[in-house]
Parts: sequence; structure tokens; C-alpha cells
Amino acid sequence: MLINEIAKITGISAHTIRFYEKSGLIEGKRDESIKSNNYFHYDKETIEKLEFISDAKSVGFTIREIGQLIDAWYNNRFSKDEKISILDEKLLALEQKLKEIKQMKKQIEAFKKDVLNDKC
Amino acid sequence: MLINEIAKITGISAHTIRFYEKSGLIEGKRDESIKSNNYFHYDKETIEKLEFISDAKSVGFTIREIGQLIDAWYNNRFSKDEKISILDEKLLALEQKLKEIKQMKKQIEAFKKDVLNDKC
DNA sequence: CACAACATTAGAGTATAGTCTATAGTTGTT
DNA sequence: AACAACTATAGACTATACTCTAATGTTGTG
Repeated sequence: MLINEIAKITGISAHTIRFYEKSGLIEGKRDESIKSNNYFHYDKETIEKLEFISDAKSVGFTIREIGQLIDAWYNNRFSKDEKISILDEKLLALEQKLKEIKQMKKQIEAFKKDVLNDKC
Repeated sequence: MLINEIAKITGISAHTIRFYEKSGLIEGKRDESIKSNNYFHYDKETIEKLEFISDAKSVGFTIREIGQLIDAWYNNRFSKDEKISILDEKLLALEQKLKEIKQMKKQIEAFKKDVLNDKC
């Protein structure tokens, strides 16, 4: 698949996909048998990764963190122990985020109560 | 209290506090009886707001969103109905974040399982 | 009174994460 | 062949949220 095709599938613009590629999150391959152009070809795994990137961005992970996660998942840049340590670290971060969000919900609910009772 | 005092109390730098003031999140008052300087004075409410800003940033709210929340809480820029509508909107956003984070946790736990079982 | 420590303002600089433009070449359709 | 549509690359531009610097004036301590 060429860039515009995965752009359409994932809903991520070709520009942004190129930005993610430059950032090392995904990697297209050039078809050595085609010598007239140097278009990048992307596979189904790239689509999976792009969908993961969208989700991971939503929960507040940075590009660098998402890169680590993708490496821990797909690549062999890290040893098994290193992979587990990265994943555990992110799980802990998510636990922390859950706590903070629940706390914030309580606080905003308290604001709301005050507003409803004309206390502010 | 002057700026460095609330900076110390809240752990937020004076620079950042001035940035929040320019952004409309907090507001210091000048002492009209002192004519030799135009230092800003901050009260306990400002400390509350700064602590709220820190928490709200942690959960991913932008400066603009935090401004809305502070207005809905402290100021009378909005009617009661508008306040409730802002607070409900933020509560919904937090619900959504909770869902996304739980989903991401599951996904990372699945990665971890795969790594532990040498499946990737 | 010297002088360190603190205050204000304007504006410059940084990091992150895109987003867009310009240039140049390639592919597919008529 | 003409031409629209697609691709790659470099680099400029934008928004957000700081962070720092410079210039200038004020306050408090020995």
C-alpha cells in the first residue's frame, strides 16, 4: 500500500504519517524491483501501529514514549527484560493517570454541587 | 503574598505563575496604598487555583479548558446554566479519558503477555 | 549607603507535535 | 502527448505551554 491508501484507512494525513516515519514510529519499505520511483510501501502492521499511535496519543503518551512501546512490542532492539520493564513503567503511568482523573472527576463534581446550590 | 512566596508554596516558578496570569487563569491585586512599587499581591484563593491548575494539567486539560473551569467555579462570567454545561462537558471528557486509559492498559497488558511468552 | 535579593515588562528562545508549501519527479487516463 | 493525481524531500510555519534574558526599578540587611 502507498501512503495515501493507509492515510485513508487510518484517517491520519500523509503528512503526519511521514512525520511519524521520520520520528521512527513506523517504517515503509521500498520495492527494490521498481527502479523508476522510490515510493514507500506500507503493510498491515503499519496500519496496526498507526492505530496504536492514535490511541496512545489520546491517553497522553508522547511520541518518544510511543516509540518505546512500539519497540517493546514489535522490534528486537530491547531484551525481554528491558521490554517488560518498559511495559511495566507505562502500566504504572496509566495507573497514576487513572487515579488523577478519578480525583479530578470528584473535584469537578464538587464544583457542580456548589454551582447547583448557588454556593459560588 | 508576593509572587516568590506563592511560587515556593505551590512549587510553580514565578515565571510560570506570570504566564498563567497573562493567560487569565489567576489574578493578583495591586495594593493601591503603596505607591512606590506596583508589585502584585496574591491570596489563598490563588494558591488553590494554582494547585487546581497543576492537577488539571496532569489530566490533560489545556490552559483554555482550565480557564473555563476556573471561570465556572470562581467567577461570574457565566450564568448558572452555562457553568453546569461547562462542568458537565469536562466530566464527560474525563469519562472518555478513563475509558481510553483502561483500554490502553488492557492492550499493554496483552503486549506484556506476548513478551513473557516469547510471542514477539 | 552599598548591594544583594526581589519585582515588573517586553520580548526572545525552546520543546513538542504537527501542518503546509515548494520543488521536482512519477504514474495513470484520455 | 497532455494532464491530473500521486509521491518524496527539505524546510518553513503554527499552536501550545512554557522558560529564560535583559532592562529597569524597589526593598531589606549589614
